[in-house]
Amino acid sequence: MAQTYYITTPIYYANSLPHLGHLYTTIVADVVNRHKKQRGLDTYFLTGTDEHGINIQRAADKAGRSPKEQVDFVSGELKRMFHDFGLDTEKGGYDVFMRTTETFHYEGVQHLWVEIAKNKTPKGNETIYKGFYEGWFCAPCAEYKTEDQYFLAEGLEIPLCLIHERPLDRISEESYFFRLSDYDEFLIDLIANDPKLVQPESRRNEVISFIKGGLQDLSISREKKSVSWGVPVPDDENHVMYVWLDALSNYITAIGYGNSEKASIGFDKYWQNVTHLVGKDILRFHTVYWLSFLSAAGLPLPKTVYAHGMWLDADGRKMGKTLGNVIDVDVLHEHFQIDATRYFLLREMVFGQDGKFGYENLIDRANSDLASGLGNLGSRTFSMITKYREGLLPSGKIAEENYINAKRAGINPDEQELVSVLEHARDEFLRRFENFEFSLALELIWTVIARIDKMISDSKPWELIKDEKQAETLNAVLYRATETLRWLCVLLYPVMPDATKKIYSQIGLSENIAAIDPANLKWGELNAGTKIGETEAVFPRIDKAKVMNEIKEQSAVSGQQSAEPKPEVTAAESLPPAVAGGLTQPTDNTEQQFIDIEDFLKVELRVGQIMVAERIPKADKLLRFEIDLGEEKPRQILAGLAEYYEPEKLIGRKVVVVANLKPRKMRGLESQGMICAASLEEEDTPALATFLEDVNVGARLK
RNA sequence: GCCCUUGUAGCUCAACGGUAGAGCGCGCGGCUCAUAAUCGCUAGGUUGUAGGUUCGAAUCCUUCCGAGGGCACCA
Repeated sequence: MAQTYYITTPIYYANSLPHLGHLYTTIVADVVNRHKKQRGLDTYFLTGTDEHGINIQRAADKAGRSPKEQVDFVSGELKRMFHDFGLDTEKGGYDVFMRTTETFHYEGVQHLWVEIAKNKTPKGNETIYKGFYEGWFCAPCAEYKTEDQYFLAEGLEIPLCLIHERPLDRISEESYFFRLSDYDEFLIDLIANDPKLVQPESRRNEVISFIKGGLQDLSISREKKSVSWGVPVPDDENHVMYVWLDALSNYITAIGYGNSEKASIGFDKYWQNVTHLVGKDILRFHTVYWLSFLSAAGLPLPKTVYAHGMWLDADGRKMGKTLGNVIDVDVLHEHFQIDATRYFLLREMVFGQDGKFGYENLIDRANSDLASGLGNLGSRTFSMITKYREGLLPSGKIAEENYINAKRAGINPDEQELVSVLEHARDEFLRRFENFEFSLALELIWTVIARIDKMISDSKPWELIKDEKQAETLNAVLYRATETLRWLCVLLYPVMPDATKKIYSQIGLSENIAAIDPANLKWGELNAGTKIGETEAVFPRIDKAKVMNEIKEQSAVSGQQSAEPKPEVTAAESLPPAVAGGLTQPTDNTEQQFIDIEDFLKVELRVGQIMVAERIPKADKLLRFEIDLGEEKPRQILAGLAEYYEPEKLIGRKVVVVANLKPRKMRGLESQGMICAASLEEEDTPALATFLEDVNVGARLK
C-alpha cells in the first residue's frame, strides 16, 4: 500500500476577496502535491474557506447580505480564481474545497470538543473550563480591542478606542477556556526536539521564544448573544465556538474525523503524514494552539508546519491599495501563462522568506529563463532533428571508430559523463524539493540547460551535418539534448504541468508525466526513431514594453472604478442599519443616534493644504504634518497614516481637517487637529477626503 | 520599550576564519540550429560605519547608521 501524504493550505477567511497570497500558498501546495504524487505517494490536498465569526457577520452586514450569502460569495470567488489558474480538482489540483459551514464540520468539531474535554492537560488539569473573558470593549465598534487598537491618553487610566477616540469599557462575558497555560513545557519539548515540525528555523525560534514568554489560557467560545455565527458548543446552547478551534479543526473534519459523511476519505489513513502550509502571520495558531488542541484530544500531530513569507512589491514595500502596488490576480491571469506565474512564484521567492513581485520581474524571468532558456533549448533541438534527421530522433550511440571524430568536435564519446551530471542534478533537485527549497531546486535545473546549450554551441551541429564522418557525433548531440529534455519535463512537471506536457509531446512521447517518478528516470529509455511531434513555442516571448503598457492602462481604469464606490456596497450601506442589519445583528448595542444640525456645526471642518509631511522616528504608524489652514502659521497635525502613504507624495494635497479638535500630545508632539479619511474595513487603507474642484485653503465644510 | 534577523558588484543572492563568487542586466567579439535565441570575453565591490580580537575577517566581538521581523484571542 502506498505511503500517504496530506497537504493543506490554510482555509482562507471569507471576509475578503481572493488575492495573490491565497493564490501563492495554493500554488505551492499544488506543486508539492503533484510532486508527491509523482513520487508514488497517495496524496490528499485540501484548501477552502473559514466561514465563521464576528468579522464575517460584519462583512455580510456591510454588503447587505446574510452571513451565508457572504461566505457563499467569497468561496465562490476563490473557487473561480483557483479554476482560472488550473488548481481545481478537474485540473488535478485540490481534492477538497473545505468549508466550515458544512454540517459534517459541525459534527466533527463538536466531537473534537467533547474529546478534548474528556482529557487532562499534561499537568493533570481539566482541559476546558468555564470562566470569564475580560477585555476592553468599544460599544460603537461592538468589539473587544487589542493593545494595538487602543491608546492611553496622557493622565488617563482608561484607554481610548483608536477609531472613536472615546473611552473603552472594561467588560467581561462568560466563556469557555482551553487551558493552554499547561502546555508550555510540552510544546517547547516538542518543537525544540523536532527541527522539521516548525519551519523555517527563524520562525521556529520565534515560536519557541513566544512560548517561553508564558502562555495564557485561550478563550474558545463566545456567548451566542454577542457572536451567533458559529458552531454551537456541545451541551450549552448559550455559546458558540470561537474562531481558532473551529477553523483549525477543519483539517481533520474534512477527512472524516468525528463525522460519517467524510469518513470514507480516511482520517486514519491521511492524518498520519500531514504538512500544513501557512503564511507567517498565522504560524503561531498552527503551532501553539493547534498542536495543543490535537494533543489534548489524543490525536497524532502534523509532521510539518511550514510558514512562508509575504510577497512585497518590486521595491520591497507591502502591497496596498493606496500605493497602487497590488498584484492583481486577474491581470496575472490575463497577461501571463499560468506556468510562467507558477515558475516565477517558486523560483523568485526563497521559500520561507519574503519575496518581491513586480510584473517586470515576472516578464524578465519568463523571457530569460523560460523563453530563452528552456523553451529555446527545445526549439533549437527539435528544429535540428527536423532539418537534419527528417524529424526522427537518431540513436545516441557512437561506434568506436568514430570516437576520434567526436572528440574532434568537442563531444565526449562516452555519454556517461553527461549521465552522471544529470543523475546528480536529479538527486539534488529531489533533495531540495523535499526541503521546500524550490528556488534552489529550479536554479540547479537551469545549470543543466546551460550545459546542454553549451554542448550544442561547442559541437556546432550545423557544421557536423556537412561532414559525413560526423554523422554519429551529430546524432549523439541531438539524442543527448532530447533525452535531457525528457528528464527535465518529468522533473519540472509539478511546477509547470502544462508546459512540460507540451514539450513532452513535442519530443513525440505520450505517457502521462504526472505519473512518472523522477527517481526512476533512466538514461537511454528514450527510443531512437521517435518521431518529433508538432513544435511551436511553448513559452512565447513577452513583449515587455507592450504588456507593461497594457497593464498600466488597465490598472488606471480599474483604479478609477475602485475609487467609485461599488454599487452593491453603496446600496446596502445607504440603508438604515435596522434594514441592512440582516439576520443576526444584535440590536441592543447599536442604538440609532441622531444629532442636531447644531451638533454638527460644533465640528469645524476646514480645507487645509499639506505643506510638510514626514515620518516620525521610531513610530510605525504616525506621520507628522504641517498643514496650512489659512491661519497665521500652519498647524502641526499627527495622523496614523504612515503604513499607507508615502509622506512625500502627500505634500501639496488639500485635505479636510477637523480644526477645533482638542489638541493632544502623541510621541511628545502636539497634534492640533485631525485629518479626515474614509475606510470600510479597519484594515483598509484610509482614503483621504479631498476635492475635485479647486478650493481655497481655510474654507469651511458645512 | 524589549528581543531577533539583516546590510557583499546596477539588481537578486552565494561565500560564514585563509587570496570576494554566481545568475540576470550592461559592453565587446564569435556563431546561425533556435523564440534578436546561443557561446566566449570584459567591466564593476577598500563586503553599511568606526574600532577591536587574530599570523590572517565579508565571516568573531563592540559602537554607530540603515532595513526587516517578533512581543497572543484578528482568519
